[in-house]
Amino acid sequence: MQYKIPRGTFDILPSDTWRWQVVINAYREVACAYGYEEIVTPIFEQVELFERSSGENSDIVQKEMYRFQDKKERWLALRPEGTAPVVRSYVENHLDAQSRITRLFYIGPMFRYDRPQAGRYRQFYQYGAECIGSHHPYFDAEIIAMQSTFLTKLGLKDIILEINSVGCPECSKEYDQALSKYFDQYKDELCPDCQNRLQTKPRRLLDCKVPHCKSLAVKAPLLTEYLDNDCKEHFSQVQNYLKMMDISYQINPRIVRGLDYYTHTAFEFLNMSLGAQNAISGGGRYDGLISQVGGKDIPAVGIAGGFERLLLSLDQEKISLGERPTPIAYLVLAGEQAKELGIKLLKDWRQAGFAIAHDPEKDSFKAQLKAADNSQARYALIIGDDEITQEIVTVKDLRHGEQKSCSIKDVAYLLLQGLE
RNA sequence: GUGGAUGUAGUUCAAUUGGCAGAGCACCGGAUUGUGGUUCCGGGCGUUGUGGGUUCAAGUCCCAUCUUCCACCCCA
Repeated sequence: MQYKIPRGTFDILPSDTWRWQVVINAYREVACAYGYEEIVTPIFEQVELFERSSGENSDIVQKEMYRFQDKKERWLALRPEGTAPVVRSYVENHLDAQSRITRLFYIGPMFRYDRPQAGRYRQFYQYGAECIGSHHPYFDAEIIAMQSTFLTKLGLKDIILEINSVGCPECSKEYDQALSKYFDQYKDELCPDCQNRLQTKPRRLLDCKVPHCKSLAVKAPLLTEYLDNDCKEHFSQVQNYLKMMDISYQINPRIVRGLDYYTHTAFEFLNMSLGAQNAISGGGRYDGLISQVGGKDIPAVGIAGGFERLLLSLDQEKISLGERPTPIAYLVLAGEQAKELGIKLLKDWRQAGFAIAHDPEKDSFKAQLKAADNSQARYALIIGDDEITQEIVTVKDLRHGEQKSCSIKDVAYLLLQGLE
């Protein structure tokens, strides 16, 4: 029986893991610079947490969540997103009592049952950040700035930032009614999907891709016209801060968030060269969420992004992340005595932190050097009868071929300094 | 969930109207038993994704199924 990886999942192989490390480390660094600290939460949570936060009618909850019952028949779900668990932990551990503003970030796998496609998987890896504790527009801008710094640091250029305000629940409600009213007059012209959306989420009509729906959407009322004064003021303040930070953006009144908990600012970072799955990160403010899941009435703003699409973008823009790490040296052993001493030295060197490759199954000198070449090691450390009698090691630079004798205790020094 | 493509050696790809399943790269071994990268020589019985069917004969035709990809949908 040949076992196969489950649909929509993928292995990250050694040829690629280092690239993931680079990107993940870069994110940790940027988050740290902005004062965010890492939080790790479980991969599964109570189903209700997601139902309550994302919204019972959201697609995520309705059809994409992996649910299961444990032996005590508790309903659990593999987390489909990261914000709800972080907020749950924040409330449960009373993090609000420790400081007024709590800055958190996370990295880890998320799960959604969806039809796989490039840049879309059933188990995918997300990073995200949440700034909890203030309604101040500065924090909206800060979290956007952090993402911008991250993408810039990786070297991505083909990125667009789109922002919008989805208002507070009050103006939001008013707007939805206006929108329904507008589209209702064209009810029969809408595509089946949109007829559905008209009932459940009128805002989704705004980004339908069917040409006729699109043309109807052009004249639809915009949320910006329905924002109350506070919401308008907040949105313009966010923009001011973005300008102060020299971050360019476009306002896209059609940005809609898929999850119910968003209020005020909503934004997306897009890479236009990516095809349909082109949103590499997105987020927004969620002032009502914390109280919704049982905490105090504390405002917050957050962002989440996917590593798969990020790596696709890097490929697309041909941005190198460096090179796959290779051993610094390969140990070549000839003769019984050398083998005995060599194995001991190998362990010592490795213990000292040097990445040294060796293969005891390669017998001939030639095969060992060939393996050394193949391993991409910088040096070959050669020990044979000659070296044993003189108590030395021959160090050969595999790039140029020059070699040098050196006493056993100086090998480590030579590996650090080079042959010169 | 909907529509359309795809699947042959580790990998990239070949295989005329159905007629013995092949090549480049990679990999392994060798070319006077302590010197690799170049060169030369040698090395592949692969459940042609899987299961059925048609046929004397199926990688090739038919059906089913799975995977991946593209778009929709959704989302980060």
